[in-house]
This record gives sequence, structure tokens and C-alpha cells, in this order.
Amino acid sequence: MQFSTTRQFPDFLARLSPADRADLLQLAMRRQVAKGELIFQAGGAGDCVHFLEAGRAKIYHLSLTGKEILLWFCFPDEIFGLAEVCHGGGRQVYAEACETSQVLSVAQEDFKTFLATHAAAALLVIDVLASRLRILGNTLQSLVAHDVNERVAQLLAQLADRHGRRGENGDIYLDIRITHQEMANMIGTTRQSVTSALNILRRLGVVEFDDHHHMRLRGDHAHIPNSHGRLSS
Amino acid sequence: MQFSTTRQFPDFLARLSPADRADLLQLAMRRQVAKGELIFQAGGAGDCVHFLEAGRAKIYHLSLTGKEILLWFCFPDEIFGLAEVCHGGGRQVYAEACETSQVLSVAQEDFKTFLATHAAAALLVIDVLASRLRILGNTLQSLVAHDVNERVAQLLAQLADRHGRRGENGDIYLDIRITHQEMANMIGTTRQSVTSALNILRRLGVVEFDDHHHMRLRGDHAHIPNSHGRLSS
DNA sequence: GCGATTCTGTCGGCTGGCCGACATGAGCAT
DNA sequence: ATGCTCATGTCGGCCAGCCGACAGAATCGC
Repeated sequence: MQFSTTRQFPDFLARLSPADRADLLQLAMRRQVAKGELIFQAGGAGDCVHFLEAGRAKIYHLSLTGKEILLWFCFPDEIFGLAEVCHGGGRQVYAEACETSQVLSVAQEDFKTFLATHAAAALLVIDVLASRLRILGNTLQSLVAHDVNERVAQLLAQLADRHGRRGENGDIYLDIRITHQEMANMIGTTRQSVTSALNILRRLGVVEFDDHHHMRLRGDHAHIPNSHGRLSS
Repeated sequence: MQFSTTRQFPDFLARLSPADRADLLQLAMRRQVAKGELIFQAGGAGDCVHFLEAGRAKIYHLSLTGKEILLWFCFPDEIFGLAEVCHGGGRQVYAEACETSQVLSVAQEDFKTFLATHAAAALLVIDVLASRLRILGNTLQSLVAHDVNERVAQLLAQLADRHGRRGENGDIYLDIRITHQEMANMIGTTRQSVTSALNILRRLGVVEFDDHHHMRLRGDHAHIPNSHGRLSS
């Protein structure tokens, strides 16, 4: 949730040293996946770690009732499918390409050997996992402690933090394409509630939608959700 | 949530090779903490990793309204306070001793050097983090997809999995002391709802409470919560 | 032992937000 | 254009579960 503090950059590949990256790439298979295609799914073996070279993917749980719980979005250079590979026991989540994407895959055993022989990379993996753990913990806490409106505001802040670009007037521009349904899946609510929460924020002047799905967060409001700002609903 | 599949053993110390463990212990400071005492708290520097030698501790978020969100319990030999140390940015959670406990502390820098020179230990850390990530993901999914009664049932299954002992008749005995309030904090509900859910389970014959806080899960019902069993409420 | 504190059990009232349902609009293909 | 699909907006009914309140029961401290 933290806004504009330590930015969480899980982009594993970019932070790897060039030499390590070269070593890793030697072990990898490259694959193209179409929008909507699954990269792996719950129940699968979980014998590969993946890296997103280009595109966008989402990692989610699927409940028995078909409810989708979005754990996080993956962006280029990020590693994913790590948890199951490292701990064993098969996949528990789904990974789906949100758009046409390039994916690198490394076999579990190869990756473990790689980590054992590249200490810096292992530390980086630890960093990435730790960072995600914190994010999930925050999501959890936000889920039980805040109402829907605040969760939406926090989600915006989080997205702005990870993916926004700051304009010279302090406003933040977000151009990722994300539906209300996806947002709802990320914060454990329904499509309708997200819609109405966003409209409240819009009426308050916190957020604006330019032409097509480009979001603009008012700079002077942008920190509010950070310090756990109430919506003064 | 998975019940009686791959047991999640986050007991780091016990899985470390004797040589590695000896090396690690050389870096550690031992400390005694009383029941209710904080081992670290949100806002702190987060400059140490900790290991629980004996006792029990809980890791939790605290919301602004004073609501406690219990991320997990720590039992002997487990490592904790890892996420903040590895990723930086200070503590976001609280760690509190549930009973008088022995804690080992290792400075962040020392620990990183240790990991860099002990590949097996680094892999183990990755394993532990990955395992917790899965657990948190499951908690998250359970939180949004299931109602309170099912969450309570799942929690029991999870506790039985980690801490229960199986009797020869297939029943599972749990002797950890945990209040309804703590259970509520773990699954994002209220004390009262936990009480009533437990009573429903008791009436169904799934669970029994012997003398003092010793719980007995009926063997033939024990898997139900696993396979996402409905309570047929 | 005896009080003080903490935990458990139970009951109603109140409400956030889930769940249809339906309309409008935007994007895309033919 | 014309349809088809998918996203957004809005409304009301309904109910899970939160909250406060209160009464036992158990545990702790001395």
C-alpha cells in the first residue's frame, strides 16, 4: 500500500547482473502465448519457473464457484511461478496472459542449480519473494480492515506507485488497461462496488478519466490513500 | 489449506545442515522475551532476522482502528522477520511473544553474507518464503471466497495439519492454546462468529473439546474442510 | 482461598455490500 | 451500417455477519 516510498520493483531480470542473466538465459526456453491463454494452471506439475519478457500476465486463484482471486499482475522482466517450484506440491494458482506475451521458462532443477551457483541471484529471488509477501500481507490487512471504497482508493495508489508516471504538475498518469472486474478481483469485491467507488472518487476530484482508460490521479490527493486516508464518505 | 498433503514445515533451523547451523548460530544473539512482549514492531528499522528457539510468537498487522490481523504463528525453529530484512523499508508488522520465548537474532548484513556463502541455506530461505507465500495466497482466497463457517473449518484443518497429532483411530488431537479472538484475527472475522461456527461444528460432531482446550477432530470428518467441503449449513 | 481479568456463549438490531436485473455505451468484425 | 460482445452505470431487495450488550465460566495473581 505504501505510496511513493520504496518502490517495489519485482522486475527480476533487469536487476540481475549481465553475466548472471546470460547464464540464466542459456537455460531458458522461449515461448509465445496468446491473449487469454494459460501459461500454467492449478493442478499442474509446477516444474518450471517463468519470466515475462514482454506482455502482461495475471496470477490468480480460482475458487470452486468460479470466483477469480487476482494475486498480482506480472509485467515485463518479472519472474513468476516461483512459489510452487521452490516449495513443491504442484501449482495452486493460474497464470494467464492478459495480452500476447513472450515467456521464458526454466526447468525447476536447472533453476535450483543456477541459484546454488549464483549467490547474488539467490539473494535477488529472496528479495522478490519477500517483497511479494509484504504486498500480500498488506492486501490481506486491507481486506479485513477497510471497506470497499477505501480498498479501491488504496488499489489506485498501489497501481500508481508501480506503474504510474508523474507529470510536472504532480499529477500521476496511469495508462494500464484494467477492467472494473479485474480490480474487484484484486480487492475481493464485486464489479458494481468498484464502479460506484470509482465514481465517488471521481466526484471528489481525486481521479479523472481522460479519453480512453487513461487515469489521472490528482497530485494533491495522491498521497491520501497512503496515509490510510479515509474517503470522508 | 491443503490438508494432509505436503506438510508445510517452515522450521528453518531444523532443516539447516548441522555445519550451516553452527555457522549461523555464531552470528546470533540470544534473548529471552516475556509473554506479551513485542519482539519487533511496525515502524522499526528491521535490521535483524529472528529465530524462535522456544515458545510461541505471532506476527500481525495492526490497522489504524486497532484491529489485529494475524498473519501467522511462529513455532520453535522457525525463522521470522525475514521479509522486511530482505527487502528493506522497515517493519510493517508486529511480532509478539505469546508465551515466554527464546529468540535468536542475527543482524541483517551478517545474515546476507551468511546466505551468500551458504547456498543450501539460501535455497532453504527461498523455500520457506515460497511456502508462506502460498499460505498467504490461500488465506486470501479463502477470505473472499468462503463464508465464516467454512473459513473456521479450514482454519482447524490447517492447524491440525501443522500442529495436530494423529491418534490410532484416525482422530487428530490439537493441544495448542488459541483463543477465539486469535482465530478470528487469522480469518478476518469477529470473535462471536468464531464461537458460533465452532459450536456448529461441534453439533455436527466434527470437533470435540476435551478437558481444557484440547481439541479433537473426528478422523472421518477431518478431510472435509480440505476438499473445500461445504458445511451443508 | 478470593477478587480481577480474560475468555466463551448467546441474542437482536442494523447495515455494507452482494446479487440479480437492466440499460447504455464502446470496441470490433463482417 | 449492423450486429455482437464486452465494459460501465445504476437501482433495490436481501442477508451474512458486524457490533454492542450482557451473563456465565475459566484462568490468573496474590
